[in-house]
Formats: sequence, C-alpha cells, structure tokens
Amino acid sequence: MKRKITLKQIARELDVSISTVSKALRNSAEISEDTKQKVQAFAKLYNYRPNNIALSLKNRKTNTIGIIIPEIVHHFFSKVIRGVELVANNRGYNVIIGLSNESFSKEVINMDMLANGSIDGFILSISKETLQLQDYHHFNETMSQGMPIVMFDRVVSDIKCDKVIVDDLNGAKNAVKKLIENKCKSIALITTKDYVSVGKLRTQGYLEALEEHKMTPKADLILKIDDTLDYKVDLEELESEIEQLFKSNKKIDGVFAVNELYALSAMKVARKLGLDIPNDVQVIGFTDGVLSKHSTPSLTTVSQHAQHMGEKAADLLIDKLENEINEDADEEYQTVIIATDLIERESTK
Amino acid sequence: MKRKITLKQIARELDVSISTVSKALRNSAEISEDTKQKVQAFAKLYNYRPNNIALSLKNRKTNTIGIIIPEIVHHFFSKVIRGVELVANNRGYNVIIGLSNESFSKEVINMDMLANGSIDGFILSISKETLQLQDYHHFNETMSQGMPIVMFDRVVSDIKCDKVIVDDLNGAKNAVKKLIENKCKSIALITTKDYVSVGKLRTQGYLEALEEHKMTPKADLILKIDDTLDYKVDLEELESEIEQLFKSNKKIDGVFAVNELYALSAMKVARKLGLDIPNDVQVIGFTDGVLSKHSTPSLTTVSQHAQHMGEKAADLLIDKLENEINEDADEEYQTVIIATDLIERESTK
DNA sequence: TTTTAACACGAAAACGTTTTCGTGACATCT
DNA sequence: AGATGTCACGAAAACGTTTTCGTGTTAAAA
Repeated sequence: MKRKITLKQIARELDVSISTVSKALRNSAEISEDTKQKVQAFAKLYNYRPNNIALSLKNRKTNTIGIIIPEIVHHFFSKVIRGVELVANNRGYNVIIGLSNESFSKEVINMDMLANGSIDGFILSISKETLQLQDYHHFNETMSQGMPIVMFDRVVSDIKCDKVIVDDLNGAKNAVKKLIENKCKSIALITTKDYVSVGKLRTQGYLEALEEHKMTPKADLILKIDDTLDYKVDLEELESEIEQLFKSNKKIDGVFAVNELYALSAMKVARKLGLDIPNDVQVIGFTDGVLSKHSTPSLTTVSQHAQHMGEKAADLLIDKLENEINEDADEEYQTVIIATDLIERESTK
Repeated sequence: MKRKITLKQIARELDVSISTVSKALRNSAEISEDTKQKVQAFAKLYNYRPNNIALSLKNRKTNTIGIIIPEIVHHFFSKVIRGVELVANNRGYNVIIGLSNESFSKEVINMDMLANGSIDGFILSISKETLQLQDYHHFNETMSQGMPIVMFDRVVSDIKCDKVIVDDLNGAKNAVKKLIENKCKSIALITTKDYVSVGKLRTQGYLEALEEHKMTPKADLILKIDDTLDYKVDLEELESEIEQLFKSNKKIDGVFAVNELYALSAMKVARKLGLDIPNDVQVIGFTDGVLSKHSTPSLTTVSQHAQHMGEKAADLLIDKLENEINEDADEEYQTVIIATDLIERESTK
C-alpha cells in the first residue's frame, strides 16, 4: 500500500535537491553525467512518474477534454466517442465523459462540474430539452471564461463556436431523390418536431428533393413525432401513429425516416399491414445504427460517419487549444460539414 | 477571453488576504459578518469556483475514476458506462474513459496514462488479448501503488481485487434448461474459445444443464469460434461455420449462443436453410443488445443487467476510496454476482 | 489601570512539479 | 596573481487551494 514516489522522496534518498532530481530526469545539461545516471536509475527502479495533477496545476493545462452527450447507449454517440478518444489519445489528451440524458439541468450541472479547471475544453451535442428551452447561457458563460467548445451534430446557430455537423440537408435530399428515381410516387416523411435542428434540416432536404422533381409535398404525408424524450415514448404509440399514417394514405410507396427507430417501426407497421418491402414500400433511414444492418429486410441508410465526426471534433478542439498558446485573437470559428453516404440495402430496389 | 477568477485576485481586489477570502467563502466563524458578505457577494458576481486541480493536488484526491473497456460501440459496455456515470456523478466523481480496443498494449498505455495521479481508481474489463497473453503485470503494479481496481464481466481469478460479474454459469444453465423444457432434444452451443472467461463459464452452464437432464453432450454440437478480434472476423466466415454446424447435425432443434452476434447469425443461417424459428429451431442468446429486441423473430435472451453492473462497480470502487481514508488495512475483496433474467421473446416457444 | 479573553485577520506551509536565478568551487587565461 | 569563465548544483517562486498558527486590536474582567 505504498503511495507513488515523488521528486522530494528521491531527493531525500539520494541526498540532492529536488531541482537536481527534476533536471536529471529531464536530461538537463546542467547536471553531471554521474548524477544523472544515479538519479535516473533510482527513478526507474521505483517506477517514478511525474504527478499529472501537479503538472496540470503548474502548466494551467490539464490535457483533458470533456465530452457531453445526451445518451451513450446509442450507436451514433458511442461511435463519436470512439472517434474522440482515438485522436485525443494520439495527441496526448484524456477524455472525461458526461451524460445529459437529454435533460437541460443535467447538462448544466455536468458542464459546471467540469468547467472549474478539470478540463481544457468541451466537445458536446446539445440535449433536446436545451434545444426546446433555447436557453444557452451555460455555453456562453463557459466560453466567456476562455474555455473553448466544439459542438457536433445537434448544434445551434445562436452560439458562435467551432462545429462539426453532418450534411443533413443533402443527405436527406439524396435519399429522397433515390426513392424518386426508384419510381416512388408518394413518399412519406417521418421526422421530429422542428426544434431538433437536425430533424428540421432533414425535413428541408426532403422538401427540396420533391421540389426539384416537381412533386408537390403533401402535408398529410409528413408525420412529425413529438419525442420529448426519445426511446421513452413507448413503441406502441409510435407504431400506432405510423399505422395511422399508412392507413390514411394508402398510396404510400416510399418512406424516409430521420432516425433508425422511426424507419424500423415504419417497416414493422408496413409488414403488419401486409405490405412488402421493398416491392410495395421502399424505406430509407437517416442513421448509423447496427439495427439497420441486421434487420430483415436490412435497411437502406444515410450514413453519418459518426466516428469521423468525433475525430474531426477532437482535432478541431485540440488545434484550438494548442494555437491558443501561440497566437491569440484567432476568433475565427469553423464549421466542418461531413458528407453522408447512401448505403443501399434490401429495403430499397 | 478572461481567465477564471482566483482567490488571489479576489483578495487583491478587496484588499484582504487570501486566507480571509478562502475562509469567508467557506463561511468560517473566524471571519466577521461584514467581510463575509462583501467577499461572498464579490465572488458570486464574478462567478468564482474553486479550481479543481488545485484542490486535487492539495487533497491528494482527484474525485475522478477511470474506466477502461475493450470497446465502446457495444450495448453491453455502453450500458455499463451509463451505470458508472450515474452513480459516479451522484457521489461527486467524474469519469474518465479509456478504450483498449481489445489490445493488450493499448490497455497498458491507457492505464499508464491515468495511473500517474489523474484518477483515484479504476473500473475495467479485461481485453481479449490480455486474457490470451495472461500478462497481468499492469494490474498488479497499479494496485501495488495504492490505486484500487474493480473489474467487471471479464475478470480473472489471478488478480485479487473487487469484482462484479454476471452469473454466467447459472444464466447459461437456465437458458439451456428452458430449451430442454421446451422439448429440444439436440441443443447446439455456439461459444468462444476458452480463454474468454465468460465464454468458458457459459459453456460450463450449458454442459451442466444437459447433465442435470441426463443428456449427453456431443462434441460436434459445440462450435467454438476463434474471434481473436470479435466483429472483425467477417460475418461471412462466421455464418459459414454455423452453416456447417447445422448441415452436419440435421437434428438440431435448439441453439444457445453466448453473444448476440452468434445468436443472430444462427437465426439467419437457420432461416436460410429453410428452418422455421421457433418451430423447427429455438434460439437463445446471452446478450443485452438491442438487436435482439428488434430482430424478426425477436430473440429470447439472457439479460446481463449491464447498467446495474456499472452502478455496482462504481459503488464498490467509491466505497473503497472513501473507506481507505478512514480505516485502512481493510484488505477484504468482494465479488458481486449479478443474477441474470431470461427474457422470453419470439425465438422460443 | 492592568490582565485576560474574544475577535478578526494575515503569514506560511503543504500538495508535486518546472524553471529561473544565484553561487561556490574550480580551471583557464592573461 | 588576478580576472574571467565553466560547471554542477541548490534556493525559491509559481500554479490555486485549505488550514494551522500566530498576532494585533478591542472589550470585558479583576
């Protein structure tokens, strides 16, 4: 049950000063070869490692970044984390994680808990409740204290900071175009309420695709789900809403859904109503999830490249952190847009 | 771009000493009401927060725990994280995350990176490569430096530390018993090589269940997959191995698989061979994944209560951390066993 | 008036580093 | 021999806290 060894202990043991030990370990030219050898050997023997906390305090730099996400049991977000962790580790940073559970207050508390010196900067995706309340004071306060933020996926234009987003508009547009090319005449959209920024953009993509092909969007083909707390809305209700959609629009032959759950539910309902996929109805979902790959039939998706988003966000943040040291007043914020890919599987022709 | 305000700055501004400010903020009786009010008001105005790093250094306690897992894009592990984060946050701890990617060296590097004072203790699940190499020096070194470790799920008896495991043996046993009760006469097992501790235990459960029902295990009904790197073994090969299993044992009417991927692949192959689930073949998987719930037919599973495991592990670790302060020499290690539940869905009768 | 006690505050140490600066002991150059 | 330089090391400050201890001032007690 020994504690970790410190410079002070080595110094005492070897009967030299703390400074000498420190310099010897960092191979300073100030120290004689003899002493260096002696100190280094001793340090190695006792497996000395500089205490990171002390370094953080001295350098006013923790080499740790915080990531706040709404949910972790989720393929998109866990892939983002994987990306963040990957580049963070490569560039010598640790990653501390906070879950908001889509709750405004947990988001605030989490940020407070970290913004007191524990980390150098944030990577985050805004919770649904925050988006709904449109209360962004915690982001602004954090940034005004000199702590950079990089937002990804769920972003908001009111906040000026670096951002990494997926090309929601074009991704959706291309997906819907695909359906149109595949001869779908009556394409339904299953989306979220407009306060979810990505939902709004995907809806817009849907509309633009129709427009470009001179198809008139019909309001009753658009189902906007109020998922105040996603995944908690019980499946039953979701499915019955979708069933309603199908029943009041018998001619639906294509569905574009903005997330995996909606897409799969649509397929389930369609099957239940005796519709064949992809022959009667074709379905595309905007998702990176695994369910899509393993469902029967497997789902054609718009891939979001989640891991790449995480990597990009981490690079952006660390770049900012390291440049901040050299030059300041570099108040240019970037928004990186990640292109999507259409991954065709069995749910389309 | 102002930095965070410190005690020193407040002291200078209010023309008192640092100690006075500190005491005033902590409501010490030593300080007069007047000064307290003045200091507290000022601190509130400038949104003063004690710097966590400085506190960590002073108290030799970071209030941060590290969690090292083999993979994060995985329902089991992400649920565990959710559990850890939940109780950690409730008890005032942060969570720093490290991914080993099933690699021994990344596991070592990750632990090294954190064991230098950044955290107070570890929660971890051992990587497959480490299990294979049976090289556990990094765990022992870490613990010998006074840093506690709690292992979960993938544990190893060579290491003396707190552990949280799922009741793999009985979980598997009950699942297989269920198949037997459902009149299965020829039950196949799809498992991993034995160096994966949980795979081994689940295999043992399978055998014990058969034994209790006087059924003789047949070697050619047991398929041990060598997933040196799970999920990277391409699906094709996995499926062909399973197909082989079915073809050389036409009478298989039950399958017990030790993870989600194997179970789903078995269902896929069975369907491909014209077998109906659950009428011709019944399938149970040892998994907590979502695929099971959404597959067609949905998969009967042995639930591992991943989130609960995470919560338990965090509680165990924090208990140890906080008791260490009061009483020491409490060298009793606990192993918590989490009971499993059989969640019956459509893949069994 | 002198002693004592309460009060309100400041100085300083400690946590573990790194780094700047100062200095004593030599050796080298005129 | 005196001036100068090099070498090898130590003292101390700084990062931001908390806490122990000491101390000057004032009011109460003797």
